[in-house]
Amino acid sequence: MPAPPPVIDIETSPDRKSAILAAALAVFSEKGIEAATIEDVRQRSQASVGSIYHHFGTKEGIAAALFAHGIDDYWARLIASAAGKASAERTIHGLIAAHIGWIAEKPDLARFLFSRRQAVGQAYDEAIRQRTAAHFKTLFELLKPWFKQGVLRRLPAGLYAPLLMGPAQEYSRQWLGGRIDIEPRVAIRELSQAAWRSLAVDPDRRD
Amino acid sequence: MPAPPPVIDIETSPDRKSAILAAALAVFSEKGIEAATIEDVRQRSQASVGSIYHHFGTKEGIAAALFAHGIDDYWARLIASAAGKASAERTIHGLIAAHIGWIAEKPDLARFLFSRRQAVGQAYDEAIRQRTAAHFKTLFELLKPWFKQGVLRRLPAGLYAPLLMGPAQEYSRQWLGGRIDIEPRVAIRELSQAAWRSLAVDPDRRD
Amino acid sequence: MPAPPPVIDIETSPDRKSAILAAALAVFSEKGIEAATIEDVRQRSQASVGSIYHHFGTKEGIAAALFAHGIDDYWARLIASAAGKASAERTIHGLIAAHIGWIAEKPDLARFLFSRRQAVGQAYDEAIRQRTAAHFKTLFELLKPWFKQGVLRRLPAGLYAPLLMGPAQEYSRQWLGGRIDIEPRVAIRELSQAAWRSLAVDPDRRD
Amino acid sequence: MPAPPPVIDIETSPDRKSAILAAALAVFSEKGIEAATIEDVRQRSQASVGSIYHHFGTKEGIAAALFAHGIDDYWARLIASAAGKASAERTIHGLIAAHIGWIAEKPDLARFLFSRRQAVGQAYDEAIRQRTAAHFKTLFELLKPWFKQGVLRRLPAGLYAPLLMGPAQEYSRQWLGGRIDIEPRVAIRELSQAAWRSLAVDPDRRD
DNA sequence: GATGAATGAGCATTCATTCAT
DNA sequence: CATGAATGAATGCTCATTCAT
Repeated sequence: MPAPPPVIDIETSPDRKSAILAAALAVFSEKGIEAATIEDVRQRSQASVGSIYHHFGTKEGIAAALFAHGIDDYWARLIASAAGKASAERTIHGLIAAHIGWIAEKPDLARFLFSRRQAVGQAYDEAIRQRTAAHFKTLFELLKPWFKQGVLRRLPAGLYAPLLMGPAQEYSRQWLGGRIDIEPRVAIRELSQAAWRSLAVDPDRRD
Repeated sequence: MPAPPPVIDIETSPDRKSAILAAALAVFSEKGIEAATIEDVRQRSQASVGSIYHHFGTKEGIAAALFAHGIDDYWARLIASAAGKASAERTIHGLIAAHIGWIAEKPDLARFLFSRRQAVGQAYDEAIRQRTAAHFKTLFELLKPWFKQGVLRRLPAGLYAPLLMGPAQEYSRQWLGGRIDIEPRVAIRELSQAAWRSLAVDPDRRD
Repeated sequence: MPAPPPVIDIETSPDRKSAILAAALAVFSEKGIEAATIEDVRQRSQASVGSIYHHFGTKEGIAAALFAHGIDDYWARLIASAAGKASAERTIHGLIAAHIGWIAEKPDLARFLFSRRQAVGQAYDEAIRQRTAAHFKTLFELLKPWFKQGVLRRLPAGLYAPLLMGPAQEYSRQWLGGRIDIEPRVAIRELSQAAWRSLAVDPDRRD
Repeated sequence: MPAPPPVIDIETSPDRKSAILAAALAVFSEKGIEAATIEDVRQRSQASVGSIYHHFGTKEGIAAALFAHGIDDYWARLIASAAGKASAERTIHGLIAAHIGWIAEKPDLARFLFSRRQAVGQAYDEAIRQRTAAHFKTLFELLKPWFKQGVLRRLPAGLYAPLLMGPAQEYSRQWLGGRIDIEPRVAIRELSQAAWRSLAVDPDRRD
């Protein structure tokens, strides 16, 4: 007769830490970091205050952990979708689709990530900026060939991000705030076409 | 014998109220609405707590006053710059220029306006949304002729704002946060060209 | 007909601030600064937390205010009792009497003053040390003539305080802690005689 | 065949307990008992929280153990130095020398011992008092002969401790706090002479 | 004996807001 | 209108202690 399967305490074991993170994400997304209280997180996560502080040290610490995870997750998606495309147009389309798709899939994380950074604490700010810069550079490398081939326009470097992602970003903010009713699927189509038109040297040539 | 001219208390009167608003704007812009305290405003404005409450009732009240003023000021500029242009391209250029120009001129107000609305209080939120919508509609009327003439592309209505202003908005956020070093003048040129390309039916035709 | 005497609001007016100080003194003396809570002070003083913080800023701030007052009060008494005595012996007697007398009269303040300074906060520490040093110097000036006349022994400067006040201090600590039952009056007599014997060049010569 | 020698885990065993005590002493001496945290002790001792509690039960328990050890060590030194001296003067000198010498040798323990007892917990207080009283009585027995012989003055019993040890105690407090720069060696000489003068019936007679 | 995650009561402090003068 | 003392609910965080492994 086989031993009974070990009783798994689904309440506590499988990661207090991530339960806290999940709860914090929900709460932060709902009310904003500053307005969210540790008590909110505690109730939602079923953890004790002490436990929360044991793992994260500060409210800011929770936010920072969430931020790091969110940034990496978001950029991994962006970069994956841009890599290995056969044409510049498809690459651009992939980026817009990845951005909007990611936001639609993980609205809480998106809301948290794209709201205020001020509240995460300036200490973490620099780290975040560097992380973002590194990710952006990786992405930029993927686009480089198309610049060299004269398919994409040359612009002051700092303007690529606004041009490429600005519309999608603006759409996303409105969509996350419930202030727009256009479906992600539609937005992706239109916005990536527009991005292509504004970035391509010759938008009508498709190779 | 004529009544003596009213004694004007140059110290307090000439504008306690606007002194408070100015102080609040500075503080809100620096630390965000939530993190800013009435005490901060008091120190900067040289007014007393009581006086602040006399004029604005609540912290939210100050923010709301500032918001209303900011929105109207911003949109007035946008609409003025869009009105009476001879061509669609110039209209679009005017809008981008107005947006970026305004932000460069009033960075504090811009920072305040374009950060979180969450914190102003949901009560005011609806009012703000309606105000914005009304302004936007006015602007849209100005563009209508170009749509009818087939100069500008037809898109789902909700996407015009992201397409038109998204890049400028994204640029502005970065510029306000000191995360980009491209000059407003340059940004205006490039971004308005890009906006034109993405919105015009035939970007190369200029009339 | 004389104006009616102003109504004195004995509850609030006559000095919230000193009510708080008095309460804090009692509480600090009873449980020590660290163990005492703001809540204790609040209950005893009938003030609100906010009011306490409005006046003192920090728990440490209350302790510092109390400390400054205590030190000055104590030293004023010491110096007054040492001034203008006709002989060295009487001067010394006056000092011991003043020390023990003060402690017997204001045991709470004494307990507070002579317990731990660590807890007042290192920021204030230096200020306290300087204040004490200044007072001590004043006192020392009063004793100078007797040194010059060869009535009092010459010793390394730092040892006068221990020799003069050490026994009284030790007695006081025990008395304040309820660990000794000898009356202040008796202690003063014996300890000042002993101090005289240990400091006088010729204890039997009285002039 | 003899049992193999027990494996001694030189890392942990040989004295977790005393490592904890040593760490606690350092920490208590530095910040005071109340301000010191178990976490401080844990870091310094390289032990785990659980281990600390396993050995001492409570924070108070650590303090009590340290206290008991300190008191016994201190008094053993005092009594050893007072025993078997040939004259009253030498006995008194021995006591002062022992007190100051001990403090100079074990400043941490001294700081801990002579600071606040309040914080050790009233439960232990009585025990400590009794222990001290017993030690003091032992010491007193050693001095008795000199009282009977009329070499030392008769005083109210409670005043012997202040007179004998008060100056040394005061000196010690200042020395431990870094507030005096006179060397222990010098202090011993001067303070024991003074003690002799204040306690001897005829200070000039030396036998 | 050792470990460290978990607990939760307790605390100092902040801050929007009120109100008597 | 102005002033600033007073209020007290709310919050982030600490820390001694417990306990399953």
